[in-house]
Amino acid sequence: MIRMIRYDQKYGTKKILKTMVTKSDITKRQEQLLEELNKYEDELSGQELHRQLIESGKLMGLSTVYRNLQILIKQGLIRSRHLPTGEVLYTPVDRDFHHLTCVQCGETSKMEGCPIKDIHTPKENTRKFQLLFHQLEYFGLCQNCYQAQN
Amino acid sequence: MIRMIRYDQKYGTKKILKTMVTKSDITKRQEQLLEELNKYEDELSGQELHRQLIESGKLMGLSTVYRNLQILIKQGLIRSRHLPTGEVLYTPVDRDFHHLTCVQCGETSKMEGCPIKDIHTPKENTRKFQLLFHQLEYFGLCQNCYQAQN
DNA sequence: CATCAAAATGAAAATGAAAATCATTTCTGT
DNA sequence: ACAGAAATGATTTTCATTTTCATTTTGATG
Repeated sequence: MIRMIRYDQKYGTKKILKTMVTKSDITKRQEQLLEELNKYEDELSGQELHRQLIESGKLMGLSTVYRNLQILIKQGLIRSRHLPTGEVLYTPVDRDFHHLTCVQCGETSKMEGCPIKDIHTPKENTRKFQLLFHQLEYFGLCQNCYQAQN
Repeated sequence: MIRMIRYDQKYGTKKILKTMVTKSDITKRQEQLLEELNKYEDELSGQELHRQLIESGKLMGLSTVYRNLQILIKQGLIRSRHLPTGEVLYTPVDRDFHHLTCVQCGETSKMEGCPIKDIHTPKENTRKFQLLFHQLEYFGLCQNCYQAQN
């Protein structure tokens, strides 16, 4: 569609202004955030991301970082997960890995690939749900902690 | 094994004191927490749990609630998950359900059963990892939010 | 039963990431 | 250039969770 759209990100509403050239739904800030996240192999927390952006010369306030991370999640471009400590880490959605997390020491190790890639959400649910991404996490004891406990 | 063990929960170390009758690894407080969590079909946050315990006449300080929730997780008896808001919810591990969470409004709906029940952790990983539980979460847009956006 | 040390508790204070506020700046279309 | 809308960011606020530490409880031993 070739339309001029005003997109109210706060409320998620759209208003068609004119039929013209399509504009990307992504703003400059959001592009910078994505770009920065893509630079690192690991996930970044909001705070880390903010720090890195500044070091890269992309000046941006902390509130802007958090605000736009939320928008990117809602657009299905990034995903987040919580460490046992409560920290939230962000990654581009297209990265295909999940985690093993030790409930004792909190250490997280990456698992390449996704064991449920081919499994679909139960149909009854998908009918009513526009799937953006999923998250799988295994919790247990890492070797160190398991040994320390016995 | 029939032993008298002193278990330092803080550091996870054990000391054999005497060979006698085995004691359950679970304390009275921990039993109360589990009991209370089992009373509700839904998951509870730390705060909610604390409130409910008091209403049930099981007086307990907030710090004790949090402390023992952590211990129960480490013992593999309960599991926790984070809502997009950051709240942490706790459930007994044996409950077999996962979630669909809307990234727009944050609403969470339960999915009975687990799509990955029969899939195992990749062998390379399990070798070094004592699996306690896993968590699977789908994120996307619920019907309401999906419609509101279009 | 008395004693002693280790562990557990809870009231209160501290923490810190994320959210909210709001004055200011930037955009967009006319 | 102008006007209204949206976005920004410095700052403040929030609030669940953690930490601290003095007190209580527990459990083994003589």
